[in-house]
Amino acid sequence: MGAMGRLPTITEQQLFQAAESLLLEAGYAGFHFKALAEKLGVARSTIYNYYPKKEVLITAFMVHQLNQVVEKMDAAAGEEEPVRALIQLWGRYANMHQMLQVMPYIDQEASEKVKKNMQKMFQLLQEMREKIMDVLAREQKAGRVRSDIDLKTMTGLIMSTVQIPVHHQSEASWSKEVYTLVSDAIRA
Amino acid sequence: MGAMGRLPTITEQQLFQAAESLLLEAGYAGFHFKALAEKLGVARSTIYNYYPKKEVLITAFMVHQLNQVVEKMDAAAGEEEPVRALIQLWGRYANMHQMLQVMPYIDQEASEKVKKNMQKMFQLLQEMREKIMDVLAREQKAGRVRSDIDLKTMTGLIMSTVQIPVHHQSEASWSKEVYTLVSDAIRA
Amino acid sequence: MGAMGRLPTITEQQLFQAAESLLLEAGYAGFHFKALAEKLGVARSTIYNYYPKKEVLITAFMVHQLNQVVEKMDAAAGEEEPVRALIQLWGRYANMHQMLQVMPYIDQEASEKVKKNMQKMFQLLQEMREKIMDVLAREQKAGRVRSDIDLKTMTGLIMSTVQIPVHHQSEASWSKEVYTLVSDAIRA
Amino acid sequence: MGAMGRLPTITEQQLFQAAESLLLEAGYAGFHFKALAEKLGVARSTIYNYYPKKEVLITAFMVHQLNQVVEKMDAAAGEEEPVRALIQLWGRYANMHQMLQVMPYIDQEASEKVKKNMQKMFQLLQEMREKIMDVLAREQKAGRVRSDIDLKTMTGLIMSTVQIPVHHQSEASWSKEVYTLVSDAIRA
DNA sequence: CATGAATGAGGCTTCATTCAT
DNA sequence: GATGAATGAAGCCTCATTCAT
Repeated sequence: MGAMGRLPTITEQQLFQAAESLLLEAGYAGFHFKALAEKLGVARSTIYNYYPKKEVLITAFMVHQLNQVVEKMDAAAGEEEPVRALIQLWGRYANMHQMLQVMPYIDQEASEKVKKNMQKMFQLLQEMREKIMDVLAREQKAGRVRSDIDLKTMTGLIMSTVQIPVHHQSEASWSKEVYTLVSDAIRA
Repeated sequence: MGAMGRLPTITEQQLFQAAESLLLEAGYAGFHFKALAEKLGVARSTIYNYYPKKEVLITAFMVHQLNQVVEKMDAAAGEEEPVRALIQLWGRYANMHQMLQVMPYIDQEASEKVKKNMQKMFQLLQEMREKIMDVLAREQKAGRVRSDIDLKTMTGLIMSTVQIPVHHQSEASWSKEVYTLVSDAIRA
Repeated sequence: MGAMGRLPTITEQQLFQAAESLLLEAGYAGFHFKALAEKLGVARSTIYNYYPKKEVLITAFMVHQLNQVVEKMDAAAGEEEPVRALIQLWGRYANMHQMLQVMPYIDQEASEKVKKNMQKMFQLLQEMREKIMDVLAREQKAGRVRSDIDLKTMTGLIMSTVQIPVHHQSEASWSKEVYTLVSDAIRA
Repeated sequence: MGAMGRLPTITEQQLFQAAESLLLEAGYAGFHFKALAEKLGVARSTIYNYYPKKEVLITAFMVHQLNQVVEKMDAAAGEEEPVRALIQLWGRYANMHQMLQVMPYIDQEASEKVKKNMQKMFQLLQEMREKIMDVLAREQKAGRVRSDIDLKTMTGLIMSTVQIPVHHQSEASWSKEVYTLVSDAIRA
């Protein structure tokens, strides 16, 4: 009654994909291995063969996501109009920010590995922030960005725009409008 | 016409205050009546005499908070420089936004009361959004706010600034700088 | 907001009446002082001024009920056709039997008083049984009741008829038909 | 195609058996998974792997029991002296009736499954009643059962005899005596 | 490895009962 | 006495995690 062989080896790909959609659907509180296993079509205990602890899985997944974004930021920072490129990037990763919200709820003490992953995450976030700040500093030096406001505040503004809801318009027009606003805000 | 039963040991004030700090410390996942009771120095079951369900308490508390903010927004909207006043308000209620993040995790089906509270919250949030939009529209008509950008996007920008971290500076300088940026962004 | 004086002194009458209806509605499992207090329109704690324990109240009430029935049985036993009279009595006290069902669930150890009440109940039930048996014995001696069957079994039959549902007919026709059956069953 | 996970330590048989004895000992009010688990020598939570709610287990068990009885009734109804056979059946399932007493205390709203099980139970009880009525009707047509009494009342009498206590005698003599009484009651 | 079963820890709730006014 | 508030004990239930196959 039901499948009985055990072919369905799962890949990290599938795991992370399932984790993402579950995290977005249910948030941290609703993120259970039970639901995850169902999404993947495997037994709950199978997941333990890959990740020994819920927190390890979640944080590993987040590190993975952040890594991806940071990589793309490097490309964006090198473009002609880096601020525009960054905001476009934000439009594409709107979910990510939502996911990061769960960070404060994760029990760091769950295991060594968790602690390491969390540190890595903070480091990556810091890196993101710095990349933005670097871009702004560069643009400031070139006279294209104002100097009367703390760089940190402007960085905060840019990072916060990720929160502006996308859904009343297309992603493209969202980033176009938001960029217009931001560039006027920070222009020298 | 005097008191007749035992005198209450905790006030709703205290309850809401404890709820707020717990919610901020621990997030929704870590919000237990157990922890709350400890914070208040009463038995867990005592809280059930006031609120029959965790969700009811949390949502009631949030409605309370939102109500307060909405009230203050009315005053802010009537001031000389309403946008500045609004952003100052944001600075003072930075926590609130963080609290609202937990909304998606609340089980609406927990009870009728919860559903009602949630509806009230959505309504209040909508009201907030509209108050901002009204201010912007008024300023636009007076020629002080640009017309080439969707009002909704600008509203989104203002609401999102609540996310810009306050803690690397004083609240006053935070709101001053943020206001400078925002006003340059939306100026006609 | 709500009555505030404390006039509503309650009588044992009212208490027992409320207890009966609650017991029938909700059974022992659903018999809570909370519900009882609501029925009576007093505070929960008020009941404790009369009965110090749930079990004491329930058992006291049952003793009261049983006493009433036993009294009426004496009258019935003295009538022309005592078996018919008894069965008519049964029809009128159909509820009582339902109430007795809860006896096994009562925690005898709850208090001394409870133990005493329970003993009294058993004694009264025994008395009932004996009264029926006496009647049957008397009738047997008079040649109106068969002697090939153990008196206890016939007594059991009569006591069990209380279970035959009344609601598909009137109480009067119920007792008439049941009496016909019983009298044919036990006739000499 | 062999077993793959751990082998179950308890069978449904054992579960139902334990449930029965607990239900009889403690009644509905005293029926806890805690006590049940102790009886079975497993952890409380283990039972939740089989039945997600107390009410589901109890009702599932009762359906099971009723099914068994109904099946046996078919055999009994086909015998030479069906009424005698039925009453013998009663003797063997004396407990069942006691168990059915708890029905009114079950919270139907506990879950969909509970509701379904309850409906099934009512249906089975109805079926039982009808099988008896059919037998009586058949016997009536054959002139062996009286026609001056409503079939329903006689059916009620037979069903109620289950209440006559067995313990002052052997089961065999119980059913013999009871049958004598009943057959005389209903004889044409 | 994959699985299904078992478990323990921890949070949720509901009363009976006690307190203080 | 009557009350409303506070409490503790007890049962419910849900996972994350571990075990045995």
